[in-house]
Amino acid sequence: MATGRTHRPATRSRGIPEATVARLPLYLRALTALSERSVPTVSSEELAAAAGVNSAKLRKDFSYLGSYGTRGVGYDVEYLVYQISRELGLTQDWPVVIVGIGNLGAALANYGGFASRGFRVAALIDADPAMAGKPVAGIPVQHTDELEKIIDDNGVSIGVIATPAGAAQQVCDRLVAAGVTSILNFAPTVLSVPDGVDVRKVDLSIELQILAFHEQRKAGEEAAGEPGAVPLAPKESGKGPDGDVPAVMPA
Amino acid sequence: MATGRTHRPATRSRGIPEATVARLPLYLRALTALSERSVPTVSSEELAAAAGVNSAKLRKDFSYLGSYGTRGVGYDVEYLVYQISRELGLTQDWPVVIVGIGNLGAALANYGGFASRGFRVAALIDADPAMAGKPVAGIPVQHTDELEKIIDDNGVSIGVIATPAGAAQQVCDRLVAAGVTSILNFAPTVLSVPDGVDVRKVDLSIELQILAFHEQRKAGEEAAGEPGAVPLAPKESGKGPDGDVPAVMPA
DNA sequence: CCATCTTTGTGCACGCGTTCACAAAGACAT
DNA sequence: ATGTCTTTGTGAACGCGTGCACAAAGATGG
Repeated sequence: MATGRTHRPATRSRGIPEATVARLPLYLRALTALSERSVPTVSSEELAAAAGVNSAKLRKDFSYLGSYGTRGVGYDVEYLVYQISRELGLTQDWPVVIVGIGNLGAALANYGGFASRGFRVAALIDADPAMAGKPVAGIPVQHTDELEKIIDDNGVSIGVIATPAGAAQQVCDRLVAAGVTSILNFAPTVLSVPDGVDVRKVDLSIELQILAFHEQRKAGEEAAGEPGAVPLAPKESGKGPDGDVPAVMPA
Repeated sequence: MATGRTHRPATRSRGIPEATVARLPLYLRALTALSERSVPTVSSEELAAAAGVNSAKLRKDFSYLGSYGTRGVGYDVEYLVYQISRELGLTQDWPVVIVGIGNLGAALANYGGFASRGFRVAALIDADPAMAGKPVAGIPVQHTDELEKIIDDNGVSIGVIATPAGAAQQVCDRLVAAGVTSILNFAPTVLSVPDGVDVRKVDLSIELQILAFHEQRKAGEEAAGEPGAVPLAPKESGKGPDGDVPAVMPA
């Protein structure tokens, strides 16, 4: 079992709180939409509504970046787009590799949201020799054997894992060994990585389970789960719907 | 523009903190794996390691569910699997519809993690008439016109939106009107929904942007973004890598 | 039945994130 | 210039989540 660092102290990078960083892409998206409509300025109130957050939170978030607004007027859309892009590092080009070109991998390869924000799919990699050479989203799939070379040649530092759970850790290890320092993991596994490597995990099943939890709550305790299963079953009570919290987390 | 409730007070459902709910699926996965290996009991330490969390946190999380452990021994795997499943509402069957059968929708339809946890893909829906009848993952795609009927006939309360951004709000409105009260949104849009409807958002592009932020940080301020773009540029300083926080959020 | 050893369950303190509420800053009209 | 009006930027309070550290609970062996 490959044991390694997994937790993260959630150290604040620079002065920008992590929670803020996680919202910046949200603001950026809203701002980009405004920019395309040639809207010159927005108030924190308007932008907050568009991004689906509280305006006070938005202002505080922006305050971490600097004083980019004009009192009595609002924020200059173009300027803010640039500032946030720069802060997020989107003014540069990020070559990305996607490993595991199954349904999900193919979907990711075809996903338009990447290219539009400075991400470039440098290569698609799959362990199935039959896939090799076959173009997906206009990019020929390469075999896993080439992984290290691809990473090296393209200076890839961000890898996306869309393999089955069983292969994920192994792929992860190879990516890291080859120099990748950021991983977006779609496989339902906890990845162990050395310090200095960031892992973000997206788990579809988990998201649904969280929804199910709230759904069950909303349905009330009418039929409170089918009985006659396991004995013992202390505690049971209360109610009250709603509530939400993320399920995508570090490491 | 369909305006509606978007925020959520993050009210604590019952006594279980949202952060805990978000981790339960994680524990469940680890426990299921142990169960398959016929491991009878686990200590909080072992399970925490398997789930990638702190053992104290895990114990506190479980304490919200009840006192299901035995001091000096640990937790009974089977029993805990059942308790968590029940708490998450996975002991019942959740019919789910997926709207938008593009690459991503197809990937979701094929995703095995659903069926294994009480979720059943009741129908696949797409706006393209050419898709109608075509089987994806063994399920024939149905046209959007049938949406309301499908929701109603199958008693669907959870919907997955995998359409392009432009269609998302419209689809969302129809799902909600038809009776869906939980939505998993993959479209890069902020959805407006009435009170009582839960929305969880998964945004691939956002995840990558957050990684890019940290990556940029790790790369140091060597080449601190290409200059010569926008004027003005107050503040600039510090450094320090690492840090992580989720980007999947309510509404 | 008692001693010892393991592991849970939790009281407590700390820090991050959110929100309120308002003073400061600037635009704009007169 | 001066006053009014709008909107930002932030100080401060609060609440949630995390992690420490330990007492209580039970298993196990003699």
